[in-house]
Amino acid sequence: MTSVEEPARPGERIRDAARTQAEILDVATQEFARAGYDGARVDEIAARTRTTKRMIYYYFGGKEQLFTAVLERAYGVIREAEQQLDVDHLDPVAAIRRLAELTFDHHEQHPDFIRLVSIENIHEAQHIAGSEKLGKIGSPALDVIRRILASGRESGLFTADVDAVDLHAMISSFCFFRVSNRHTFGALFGRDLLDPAQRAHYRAMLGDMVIAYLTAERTAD
Amino acid sequence: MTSVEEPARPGERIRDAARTQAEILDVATQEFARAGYDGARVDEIAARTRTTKRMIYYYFGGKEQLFTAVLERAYGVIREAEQQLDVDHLDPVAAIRRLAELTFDHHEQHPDFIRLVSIENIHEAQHIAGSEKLGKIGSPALDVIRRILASGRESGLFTADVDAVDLHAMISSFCFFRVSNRHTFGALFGRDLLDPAQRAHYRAMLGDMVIAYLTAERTAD
DNA sequence: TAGCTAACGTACTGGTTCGTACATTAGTGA
DNA sequence: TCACTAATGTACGAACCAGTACGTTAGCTA
Repeated sequence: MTSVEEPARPGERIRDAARTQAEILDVATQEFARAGYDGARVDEIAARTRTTKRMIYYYFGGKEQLFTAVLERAYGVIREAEQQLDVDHLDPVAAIRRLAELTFDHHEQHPDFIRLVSIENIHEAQHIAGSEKLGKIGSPALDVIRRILASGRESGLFTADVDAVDLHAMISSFCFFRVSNRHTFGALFGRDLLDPAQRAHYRAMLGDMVIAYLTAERTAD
Repeated sequence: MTSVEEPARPGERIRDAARTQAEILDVATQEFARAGYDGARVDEIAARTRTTKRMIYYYFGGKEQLFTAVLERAYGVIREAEQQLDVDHLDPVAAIRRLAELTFDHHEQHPDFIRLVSIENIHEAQHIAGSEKLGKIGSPALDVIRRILASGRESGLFTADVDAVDLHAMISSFCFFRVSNRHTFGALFGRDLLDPAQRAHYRAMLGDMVIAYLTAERTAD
């Protein structure tokens, strides 16, 4: 998620609008993910940037719009990752398992994104609703799921009546919960869902669950 | 979750410590669930109570402790509901399905609780960690799952190596996600996971998924 | 019924925090 | 090279908000 790594080399030009904006977004992402929308401090974001608070308002207008911009970029990263999905060469069962594993990996690798989405849900997705970009972002993963499901149905491997959005919800719920509820789950049940030693176990469990669901004979709906 | 409904009948006695505390907890639950920890306003909680802000500090000490008290009571409600679980008379498959459905129903009926848990996760479960009550609350549901799994294993219906906590995580993740991520999911995919018309569909889907997982032949671990 | 204490109310404060008015400089195009 | 604008910095204000000092009263008990 980090877009700015270059140290400010002294001789270099000082004014760089694009870099300043990217740096603000980087720090804002961390700060909002850390503390939530209301817990985040604009002054804190500014302090951890090479620029000042004035620039945040200059480029983004305000805290609310900054949070929306953070969300837009975070969802953009997801969409890009999903566009890299390439499972069409696999048979349907392997393809679905692979897709589930990539979702699993991606959620694990982007805990800040998970936190931002949780925070946005607390605010009833009002920033997404107010964003032009996010309204029509779509989901490449959904198209992939549709293709796999269709081919799995054709070959008679999968149950016929499974919907792509539903399957996406099923996969996401497990991957999301594992990260989002890590702390309360760990405190209450004494088990760290992100324990590296358990990672392969949960990754296989997710795949097994999805495949079992898709290949089981269904009772009457 | 609401403990106080009686309108303040004018002739009645004015001082009632227990009622005042319960009323503060009721309103605080709503306010914290509405706006998150940092978004919640102590003044707002006081205003929507028949008492004043002074009483919040008198009884609870501060905003942080009030939130902890809210969490303690909310988890207490869950625990009580779980203690009512009675599925031992069912065969293992029906029992697991019933347990999943009851979890599904309970999550749907307590969106405020889901929001509080999401909020607590943003704060890395620090209030649970600091609470004597919540540390050792346990989970009656886990014992039920353990019993069902054991009997299902004995009769050869279930896969042998499934852990109770893992199964609880699987069921909870779907039920929790459906409520916690309703807004972002709806905004991005145009589907309301809480649409009453879809309720039976998702309820059955959860049961089918869990049963399929438990009764499928497992690939090598 | 006197007095004692738990329960409650009012009014305020000190620090915090979003946002902005005003000043300044870098870089660019004529 | 000169002026113009995008980009940046400083200092401040006004509102908000958690928490408290101080005062009051209800209801119980001796």
